[in-house]
Amino acid sequence: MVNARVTIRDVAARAGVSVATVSKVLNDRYGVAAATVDRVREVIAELGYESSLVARSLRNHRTGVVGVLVWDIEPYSAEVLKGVAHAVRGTPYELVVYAAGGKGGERMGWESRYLSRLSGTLVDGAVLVTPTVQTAPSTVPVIAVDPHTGGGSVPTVAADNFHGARLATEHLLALGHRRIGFLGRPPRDLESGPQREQGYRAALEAAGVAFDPALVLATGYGDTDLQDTARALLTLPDRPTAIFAANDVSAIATIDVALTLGLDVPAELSVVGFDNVPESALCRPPLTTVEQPLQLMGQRAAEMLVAMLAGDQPADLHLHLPTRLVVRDSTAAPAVTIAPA
Amino acid sequence: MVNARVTIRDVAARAGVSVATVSKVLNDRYGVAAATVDRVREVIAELGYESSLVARSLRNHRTGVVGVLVWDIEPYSAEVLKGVAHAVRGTPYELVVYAAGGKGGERMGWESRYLSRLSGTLVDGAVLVTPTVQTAPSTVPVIAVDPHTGGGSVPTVAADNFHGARLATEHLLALGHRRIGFLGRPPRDLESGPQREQGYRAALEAAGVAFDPALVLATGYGDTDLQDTARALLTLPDRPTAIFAANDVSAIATIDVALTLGLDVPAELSVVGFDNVPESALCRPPLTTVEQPLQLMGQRAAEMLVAMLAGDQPADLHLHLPTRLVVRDSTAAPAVTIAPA
DNA sequence: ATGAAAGCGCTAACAG
DNA sequence: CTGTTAGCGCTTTCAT
Repeated sequence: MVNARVTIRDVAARAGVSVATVSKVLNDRYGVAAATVDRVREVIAELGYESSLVARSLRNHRTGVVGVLVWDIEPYSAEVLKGVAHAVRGTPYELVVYAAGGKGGERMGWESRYLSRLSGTLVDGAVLVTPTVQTAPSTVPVIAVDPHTGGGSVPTVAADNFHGARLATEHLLALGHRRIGFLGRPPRDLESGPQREQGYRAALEAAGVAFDPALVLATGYGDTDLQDTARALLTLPDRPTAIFAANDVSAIATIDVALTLGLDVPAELSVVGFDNVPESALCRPPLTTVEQPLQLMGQRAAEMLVAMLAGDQPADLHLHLPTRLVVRDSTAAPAVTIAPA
Repeated sequence: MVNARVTIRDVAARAGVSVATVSKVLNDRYGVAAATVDRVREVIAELGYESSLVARSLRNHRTGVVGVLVWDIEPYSAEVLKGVAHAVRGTPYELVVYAAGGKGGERMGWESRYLSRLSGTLVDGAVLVTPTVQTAPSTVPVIAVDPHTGGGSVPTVAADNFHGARLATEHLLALGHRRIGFLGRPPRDLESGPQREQGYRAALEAAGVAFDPALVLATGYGDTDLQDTARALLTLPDRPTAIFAANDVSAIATIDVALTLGLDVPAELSVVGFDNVPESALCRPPLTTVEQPLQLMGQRAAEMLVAMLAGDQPADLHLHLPTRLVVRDSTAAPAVTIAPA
């Protein structure tokens, strides 16, 4: 802990001037004699003084810092962070990431509470990377990335879930699959869930394939939940020959279960997952995925934020970024024996 | 921007009490009538008040926040961040990542300046993920991850560069290579550079292979630098049959150049890289790498920091974490025709 | 049980 | 040119 922080007062005392004068030197305000400036600068160097960001923020209501609020730093948010950092790099802003890490209490709305703790005094605006944006309009500009709800009045950036899901389903249809299962997320969860299901249904409809509600199942997040749901789908009397999972983790669980059941992937079952993290590219039977542009989402969000800080209103309040289908070894044409009558 | 921040004074006024009383309620201090507590709580909820982290920090000199200072958020630091976040998750601390993003000025020592700006008032301690730790002893506990210099008195966490390099070189030797080039980094750069070279030399020596200075070249970071250096190595009269690059980017550049020169990898040239980012696992001819435990480094650093905040002195001031050789398709036994006499 | 007042480190009027 | 003064939002004695 050494000796306490060097403050502006220490500098002032040592230089034999008032704190006000030191402050002026610090901020390059004019109205200070050159000789004084020099002396103060010397003392600053000598003492290794640095102004406290916190004290300064408390006074100035601008901070020159953009914030990112994340629930935690894990593969998903880390990708978004990279994009945000990239966008911020070219601006005069600095970046602060605030990770609550579960300390926000479990109840929803932690992000607006935290936002309020930071805004005005630590950050000039913020990117929210947090599922549950239930935001009371904030006192600072805010952009939400991939929010739960449509995000009301808060500008958002998200992946084009509908189109991505459609792409995935079309791919399976093009391979000849007709009974395609949809493994969804818990109801009333992220907005992206229903969007993905709709993309799936739209593709079926466009191809003239009847929608079979029996082939649509939602799963919880627990490991056993995933497994059970996947198993339910695969042990159906007239089981699907392909499964589109709205989530890469469930896609991987599906493959696991399929192998357990003695089904070969992709020979007897094709699987596509909507990806959430780039790591899904590394899983064992390489998984065909719909890639979300995570970094780009962060980047665009930060760009919008910086523009808002400059006074611009974003043209599109809700940006949807294109997704891409990456075909890997978990999909193939269906085995003839399994095709329905 | 809506209406300005709700402050403790707004709450006090609305509840008809003094700010002092509100503060007491906020901090669960005793000495407030139950009825008053309730009323204040109601107003707080009604107004959606949240105390300002900044103002609070300015008063209390503890903040309950650990900081991570990074130069920028890119693949390398992002991995470390994941590890830090993981370690912090189980503690009462919250996490703030501060990314200077080039705004610190180019001169060395930016991190100590920033540290000083934050410490005592925004974070209780910090993990430094920044090459140039040239730290004047800080006023708060600090841990450096993979620092430039040995890190003097600052506790550090780093990969075991020496052993990793030795592993890589031994792998090449075991395949039968005898002329193994070493592609290093700029001199006087990261501490890890020389360590890796020493691991390389140690392996050669242990195998009784003479060290040939002509096979050791350092490169700058520019793209052309990399290419030129790799080419220099590969066009040597008696060229090496294998190259160990102290850095994954140079390893990839080496493969590029080799292909350009019409050399088949790995049939005619084996390449191993010391990895810096997990993405290197994805490059085209899959690269054999020495993996750094980036996440683990972050995790251990955070654990040490939290322990220090609790008053413990770390047992090991300089932690070296084991590295792992991951063999992929860029290495093979040397073609007989190339083996030296 | 409550509030007035001082002060954390800093900046921005305004006087001198 | 320089110093005095008054806060920013909050916590904490110390009176009342």
